[in-house]
Amino acid sequence: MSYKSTIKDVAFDAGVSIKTVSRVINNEPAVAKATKTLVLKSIKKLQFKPNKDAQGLRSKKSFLIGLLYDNPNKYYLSDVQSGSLKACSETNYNLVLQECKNNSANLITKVINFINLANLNGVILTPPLSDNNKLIQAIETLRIPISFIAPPNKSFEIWSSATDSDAAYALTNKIIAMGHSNIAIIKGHKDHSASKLRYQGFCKSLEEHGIKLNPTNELQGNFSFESGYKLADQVLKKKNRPTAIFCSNDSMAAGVIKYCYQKGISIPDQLSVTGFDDSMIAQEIWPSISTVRQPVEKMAEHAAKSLIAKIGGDDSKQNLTKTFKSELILRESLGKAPS
Amino acid sequence: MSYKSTIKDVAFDAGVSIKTVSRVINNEPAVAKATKTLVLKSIKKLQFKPNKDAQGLRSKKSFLIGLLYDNPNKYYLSDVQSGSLKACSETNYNLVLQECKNNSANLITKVINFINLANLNGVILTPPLSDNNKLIQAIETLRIPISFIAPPNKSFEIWSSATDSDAAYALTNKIIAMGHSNIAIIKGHKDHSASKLRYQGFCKSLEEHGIKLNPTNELQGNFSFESGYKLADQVLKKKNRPTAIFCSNDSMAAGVIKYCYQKGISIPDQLSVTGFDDSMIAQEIWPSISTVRQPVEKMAEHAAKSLIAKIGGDDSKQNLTKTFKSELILRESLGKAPS
DNA sequence: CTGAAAGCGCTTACAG
DNA sequence: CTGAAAGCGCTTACAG
Repeated sequence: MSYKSTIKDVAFDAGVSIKTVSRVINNEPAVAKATKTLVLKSIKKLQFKPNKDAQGLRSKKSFLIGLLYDNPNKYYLSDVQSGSLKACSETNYNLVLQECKNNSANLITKVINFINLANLNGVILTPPLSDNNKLIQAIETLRIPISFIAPPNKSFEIWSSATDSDAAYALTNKIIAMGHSNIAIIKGHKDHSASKLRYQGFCKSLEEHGIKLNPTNELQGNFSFESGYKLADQVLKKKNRPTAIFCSNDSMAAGVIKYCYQKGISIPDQLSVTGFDDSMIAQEIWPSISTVRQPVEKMAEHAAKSLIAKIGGDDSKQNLTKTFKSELILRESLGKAPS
Repeated sequence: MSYKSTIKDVAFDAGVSIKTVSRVINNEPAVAKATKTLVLKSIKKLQFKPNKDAQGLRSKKSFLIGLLYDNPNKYYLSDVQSGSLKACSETNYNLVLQECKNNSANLITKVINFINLANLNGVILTPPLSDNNKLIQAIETLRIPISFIAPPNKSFEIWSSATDSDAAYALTNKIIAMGHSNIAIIKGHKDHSASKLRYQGFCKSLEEHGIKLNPTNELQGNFSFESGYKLADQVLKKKNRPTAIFCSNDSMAAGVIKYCYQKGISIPDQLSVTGFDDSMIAQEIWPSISTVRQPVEKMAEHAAKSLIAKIGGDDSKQNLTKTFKSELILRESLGKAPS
């Protein structure tokens, strides 16, 4: 590897002290303009990059933020990552990953150890970890900022949120507009706050249209393909079976679709199905799934950016909380109610 | 945050010098057993974790390895990550991610800058980056080890490889055993060496069975759903259309399946389709796709483990190269040839 | 088998 | 607006 220049080299080249170079690196105000220009020139000339370990050792900062997740959906994760990475690449910070099992007994120990060992300066929490109060409290004792990818919560300082309830409401309105009134819902995993919000939006739409939700049309899924398949079997065997099923994510919708193929139920002619998340399968399956797309990558970018701003103490220009609008994606799986 | 103990605290508690503690931390051999026990006890008692920045600053190591990828497939990426993370979590190392565009003009500059800035001690390269010779050469000038997730290559010291050719061969044998002889292939993205290997395995099987590949049955895809759909249109419109299509990945197989639905071609009765990768869609689509599963997570774990061993100079006990067997997954999309 | 000293490349705390 | 000194928590290089 080519020789790496240090702060000393720059100081010598610019004819100033290392402290002045340090001031320039850290954008401290008390530097004469001419001096700054001089130093900047030397930095460029010598291709100087501050050594992070040295900076970290002295200043107690690691310039590392953690992304904690319980692999909810690989597409979701990938988008969260891309967004976080994008925010990091504009700064000095790096992203470190940790997969966690939300329900494992040693979750908290493991997370705390990880944060301490890697000396993380802040963490991003994704669902369902962002709904796990015990975990949150444990991390808070470490006195590092937490950025939540989660519904708005006024007891949190930093969050990036989607509009799950509103989107579910809008999608359900669409279903009803197609003439459906006997509508079932397959709810999402109980540990995810998004499940509840999607359910609420769904119910709100029904209520406003004067449609009563039949209790046998309310099904508890867990976001898995298998749960969608199994619950389809349960609800479609009923005498007065629904003409539309609102699935709380795309995998469960895919499960319903598979069941229908096997039983010869034609989609959307005999049954309409909707999903949520706009994961890849929603596009690649046939019939393609009507669903909701959330700007996950943008949300994650905001989450990382806010976290870094907070760590740097420079959070004046950055809104630490933001809600991101969702988009309805209408595809083949939603059609008119059979007459 | 609770007080963090340092090497000094441990030394004082154990009644030895900090150098001896350092020896214990780093598993250096020249320590008396009794001393070691004593120190280990103090370490545990004080919950001492060595400060990485200090270690890094002095030893010039960052304990950071990079995972470079050109988001080929989100599922693939997620598995690679999980495996790498697993290997890291057993060590002092952390994983840092970087998404790269294999075809972007400034790829090399970007990667080199990233490695230097983050002070990475080694990198893992995934396809198609692991097939990009210019990039590889540029990284080599940095004198850090590279771990390849790629086909065996004797000019590389560290690699983790799948058996793309063998698996494609076995899958094609299976197709032929079902009575097919008019078989088309949709090839993968040209920049991926796996595409060529899968094609080779396919051809080898055909040859051994005395089947000649009709040139119009050889189609150039790019791993995308859209390319599968488009090429299905091209090849299935032919007069003497194939009874089976070997798709070089699952997304392209999904594209073929969608086309068939729309044209009323029944799978597998009128057409058999196979995929590659066993991505989630292979399971969740209907008909589910016969495909090849590669132990991507295990491969990535090996890749990271080998890289870390190499960095630590302790690569004696670790095989730096390994080939991982694939598994045939037979599902609904492959059936007997129509008579 | 063990330790005292020096120093990695920065930032902190202080002085002027 | 600028700098000299000290020190972060380790490992290196050396000595015994």
